Amino acid sequence: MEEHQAIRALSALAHESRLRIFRLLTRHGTEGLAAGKIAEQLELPAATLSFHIKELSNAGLVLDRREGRSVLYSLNADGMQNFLSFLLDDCCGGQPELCGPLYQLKPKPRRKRASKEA
Amino acid sequence: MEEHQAIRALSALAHESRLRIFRLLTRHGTEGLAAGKIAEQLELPAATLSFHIKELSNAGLVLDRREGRSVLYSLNADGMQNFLSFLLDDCCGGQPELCGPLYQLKPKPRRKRASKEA
DNA sequence: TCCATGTTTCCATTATTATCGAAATGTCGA
DNA sequence: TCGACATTTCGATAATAATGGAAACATGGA
Repeated sequence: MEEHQAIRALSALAHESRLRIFRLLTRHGTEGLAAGKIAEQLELPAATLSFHIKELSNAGLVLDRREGRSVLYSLNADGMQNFLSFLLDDCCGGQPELCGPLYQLKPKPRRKRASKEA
Repeated sequence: MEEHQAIRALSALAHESRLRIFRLLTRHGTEGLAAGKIAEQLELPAATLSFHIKELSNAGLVLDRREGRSVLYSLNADGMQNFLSFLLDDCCGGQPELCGPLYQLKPKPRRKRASKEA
């Protein structure tokens, strides 16, 4: 994951509504949750929800799929791992003591996919 | 770490210059680096550097100390750990598979300090 | 085809954040 | 105390992000 994409992910999560969306999706696995349900639970107007979830989507943190009239959103495990790896590489690579108990797991090198990178 | 503080940390890192400051500090341990040196290395005007580094400081991610005429900045290990814990709690707590190899380390509960929480 | 339902796009408005020169503040040495 | 140096604050301006109603688009059922 390159810097630019990491910044998108950080920005995406750096907003109250979006962090809530993220946390909500965290509890709904690969099945995910319909846009309408998310909007309902978080009491957001449809247009606002749509705007924010697109932000998360562009950042590579959520996936969407249509199912009937609904669009279901779920977390993107690959995206999350890339993002977390990026952060941890910096912290634990440069100053392992920053990561405390997270230290042990950092030997894993950042993986590179064939071409999919946007 | 509560949501509000986590959002500050995410916002703080979600900016090209600030992410670079962070990464630079990562390579300078507890000794840290003077404001002027950071500005020089990143080619930022002093006022701009000062603005951004305050953002990181408010987010609890960096520490500052004066030494002679200089102000030295370094990463705040406590702040980083709280921040990373917050993120990992959500991901690995809700959907462990998101964290992949990071999974193992999550049994650790979020620690709570006596009163320092802002 | 027509309608109800679910979602997204458009777009105007408002709010927040970034930029950086100039002035102010703090520190040291002479 | 003065002057050089290091950094921060001020303040005006520019750039970017958020909000949400209304209109457009997509889907499925009758």
